Amino acid sequence: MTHAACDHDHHHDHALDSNGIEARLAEAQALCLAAGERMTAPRLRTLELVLAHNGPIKAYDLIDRFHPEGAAKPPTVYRSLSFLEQMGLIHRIESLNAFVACHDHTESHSAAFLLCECCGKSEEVALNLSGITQKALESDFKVERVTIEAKGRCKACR
Amino acid sequence: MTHAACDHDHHHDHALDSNGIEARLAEAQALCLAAGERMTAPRLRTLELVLAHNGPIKAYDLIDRFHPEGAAKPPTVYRSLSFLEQMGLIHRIESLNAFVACHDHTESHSAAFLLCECCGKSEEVALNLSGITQKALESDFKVERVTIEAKGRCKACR
DNA sequence: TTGAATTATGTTATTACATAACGGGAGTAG
DNA sequence: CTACTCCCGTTATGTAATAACATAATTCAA
Ligand SMILES: [Zn+2]
Ligand SMILES: [Zn+2]
Ligand SMILES: [Zn+2]
Ligand SMILES: [Zn+2]
Repeated sequence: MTHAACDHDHHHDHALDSNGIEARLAEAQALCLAAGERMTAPRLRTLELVLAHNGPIKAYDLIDRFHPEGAAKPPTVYRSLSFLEQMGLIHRIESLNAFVACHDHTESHSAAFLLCECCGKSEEVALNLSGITQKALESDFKVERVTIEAKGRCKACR
Repeated sequence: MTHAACDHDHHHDHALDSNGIEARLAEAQALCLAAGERMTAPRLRTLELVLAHNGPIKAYDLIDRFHPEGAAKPPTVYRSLSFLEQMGLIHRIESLNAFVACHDHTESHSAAFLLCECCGKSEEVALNLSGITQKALESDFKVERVTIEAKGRCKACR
């Protein structure tokens, strides 16, 4: 956590331990198998790094951490990120240029995020989109995807 | 309109004419005066370019168009954009890395946008934020700003 | 009216974010 | 085996945004 617009500590953590990560990776592999998609080594590695990070992580941080000895090439990571996003395993946070693991294991969620500007953590919340879909209806606009991102301060950082 | 994921024309236009732009610029100047802020030449020029463009426009397009004879320096435009955004005269569209003039002349609006992926236009809609604020409340999260952007197809591009 | 403080701009350089293009390798269906 | 598709590694480039510092304009109080 290298954020800090504040002085307090940011150890109010909910990071996955390595067992938790392994479990999530196994789930992801199963999901890909079921979908007829290939969970390749770079994709798996990218997902592992996203899961290991406690909050939204930047593409170039993934690039830096990709290999134990040195950085990956950008396309390697960006391609993996695109794939993982299509598979619903991660989300892109538009207002941060960052990526976060999907923590909504239920079906058909419309990802919305509470983004703490103090500690950098994100919370994914399930939201019904009635407001925006109603407006879209009124405008005869066909919605494909909705981005909802709220910035502020989390409970621990209040 | 250089968008086009489609073949139809995109002349379903609502661009401001030069009188309309002049009027909006005058409003903006009055607003700054009232707020004790300075509407300087680069800020006015930046706003003029945003208003003249029918839809979200990229920062570097503004940079290219800034001077009749040649491009501006990036900080000139980015600083102006920051100012205009703070004044509520424009909005940044996070999912496009672009900027659009604020078309909501009423008070206290929570900007949400319908973004056509076909013709590139945007519609600003007023939205009540009950859904996300309710979720934030449940998480004891203090919301500062909310980004809501829906992508899809507008009526004319269906 | 002068001069210090503040605010805004000009300028150079750099950092951060993302994709195009191409050649090659691994899986797969016939 | 062969053709096909998908994915990967690599080089290079394109695009978006800011750091840092010097200069200029404005404000305001002495
Ligand atoms: Zn926090
Ligand atoms: Zn904090
Ligand atoms: Zn359209
Ligand atoms: Zn169209």
